[in-house]
Amino acid sequence: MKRSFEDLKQELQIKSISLSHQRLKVLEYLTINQCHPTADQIFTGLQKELSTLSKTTVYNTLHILEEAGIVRVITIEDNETRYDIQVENHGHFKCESCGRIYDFCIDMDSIKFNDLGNFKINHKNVYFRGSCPKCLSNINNNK
Amino acid sequence: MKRSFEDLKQELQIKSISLSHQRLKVLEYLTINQCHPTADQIFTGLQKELSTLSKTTVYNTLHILEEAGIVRVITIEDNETRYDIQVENHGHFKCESCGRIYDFCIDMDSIKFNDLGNFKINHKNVYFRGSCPKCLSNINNNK
DNA sequence: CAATAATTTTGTAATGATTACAACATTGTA
DNA sequence: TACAATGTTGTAATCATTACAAAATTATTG
Repeated sequence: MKRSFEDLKQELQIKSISLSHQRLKVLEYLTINQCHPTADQIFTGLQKELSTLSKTTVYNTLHILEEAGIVRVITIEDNETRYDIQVENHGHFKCESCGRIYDFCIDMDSIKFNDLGNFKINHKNVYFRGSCPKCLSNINNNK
Repeated sequence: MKRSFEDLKQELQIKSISLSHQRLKVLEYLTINQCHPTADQIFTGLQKELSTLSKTTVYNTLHILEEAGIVRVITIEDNETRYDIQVENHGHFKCESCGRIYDFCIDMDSIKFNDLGNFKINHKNVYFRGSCPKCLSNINNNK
């Protein structure tokens, strides 16, 4: 189920998280820019319309939204923490040459594994690394 | 194939990476402590016998070993970069209450996914989060 | 409509991991 | 022994994130 901005607002109200102006803007940014932005990108992006916004607020809000299960934190590599509106059943692909991150569909239940008999699994994460089509064709063109 | 310390030394020589004292110690530490140590843990652990060791050397060495494909960098969460002697076909499980990281066997080829038709996949990573048996039994005991 | 309490936001300063860099030490080679 | 190449070290810089306290906003109560 893909959740709209309105759905998410409602979800926050149910969890009794107050919908302050700043929080709504961060949430809006995340629904529009589903490109795994960093905290800094969110901050910079919102500063245009919210000139008084502080970075601390962005971090606070992201933590609250994470706690509420509305955003997912992805830390692929390079200590660049990225934030993603929570969507089920998808993996991340990071292109090693351009750094872009792509979503892809995945069947988490298909993964065969052992050794976790008495473990309680809450989250499954999958990320691949490699080269994206754009970069692959660039390499070929530059030959 | 599980690689011994000797195998790894040979692998470095083949790649013409000189086996300095410090580098060998870092490598040795990683083969003995296969518990995904952080750079800081490696540094602190080696300081006992190598009192002049500098953190920069640890980082330098880890980067060289990573480049050579001998260690794998794992950044599960919390911006804590961890280093692991490269072993094929295993995933990582992070316990959300004690923070410990466990290895588990996984069949990477069993993962069913879409949308990556023209992508070149170099690495597949899987990590799960949840509660480990130790923490689960603690919760029950404290009831 | 105050008055007050509770919550949010903000800016600055602190923290902590990682990197840059230049001086120094070590090694290999001629 | 001399020299070049490589590796190591310590310090300072960088950058993301967090801590914290003051200011602003919102909600609640009489």
